Amino acid sequence: MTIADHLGFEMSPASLSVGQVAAAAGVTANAVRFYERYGVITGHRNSGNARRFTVDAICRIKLALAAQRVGLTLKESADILAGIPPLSRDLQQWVAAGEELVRIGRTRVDQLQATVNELATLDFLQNTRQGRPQA
Amino acid sequence: MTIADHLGFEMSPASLSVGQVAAAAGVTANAVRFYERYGVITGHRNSGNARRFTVDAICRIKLALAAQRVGLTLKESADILAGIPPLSRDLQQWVAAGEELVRIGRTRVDQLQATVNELATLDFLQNTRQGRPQA
DNA sequence: ACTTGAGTTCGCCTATAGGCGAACTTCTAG
DNA sequence: CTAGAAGTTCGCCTATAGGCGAACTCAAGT
Repeated sequence: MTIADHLGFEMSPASLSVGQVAAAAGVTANAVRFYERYGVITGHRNSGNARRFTVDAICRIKLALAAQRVGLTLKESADILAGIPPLSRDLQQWVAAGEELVRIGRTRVDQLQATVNELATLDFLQNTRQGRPQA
Repeated sequence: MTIADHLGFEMSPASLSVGQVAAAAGVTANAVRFYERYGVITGHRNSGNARRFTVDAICRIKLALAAQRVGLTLKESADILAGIPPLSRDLQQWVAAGEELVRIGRTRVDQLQATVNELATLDFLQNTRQGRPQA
């Protein structure tokens, strides 16, 4: 089973425009170009210099958006995505990336929880003593 | 009991310099001026145009830093702090602000947890179907 | 032929949270 | 008096994540 099958694609001939990718990923065309500049997605150009992407790009953007929600930057997402082969026939790599995201997310939750627990002591208001003031 | 007593201050005559506040709050003098511009703290000027703060400022900065750790912006901190009277004799207001922070933190934890749970389904990779591609 | 829509690049603008250097003033000490 | 430490304002720089308009190309439809 390919990732495309899994996602319900009728394998498109690797030629989605910026606008199509944008609409499918739920972002603006502007953002799509931005993502390309930052290496979240890669594409090629047609004869008229217009960007062309594969459905792969949509998945990558969605993964990056998901990553953003657990606090990753686009750069970090780009790094994770760099390890996933283009339009992989191997759904496992995408699932693995998703699971890494979940792991990271859980870690962030734990960290935030720890921070809150620490704050709950209100200690951050303490130890505010300092030297003699002056006129 | 005043907040100053609680925090162990020998009530200083309301005249800490930028540098003193910075050192006490664990930030740079630069940051202190920044916080003043953004209304996190307020101060007055001495005869030489130098900023003078009360110990109050240190508490406010510490609270803002704590707030940052649970995801609040400086503006949001400034808003919370705006509700606390200067060098209040009422420790309760500071404790209450701290508790509000903890509540907000817990909410953020819950939200993040929910996001992670949602991501765990890997659904964010689904529904990537879109219209017919073109050359 | 003309218009329209979608694409392109370029570069400036936003907000957030400061860092940093320049140039200048003020204060304090020796 | 003079040096140094610390203060001041101003403005540019950083990173992150884009928004937006200008000016232009390109392909398609009527």
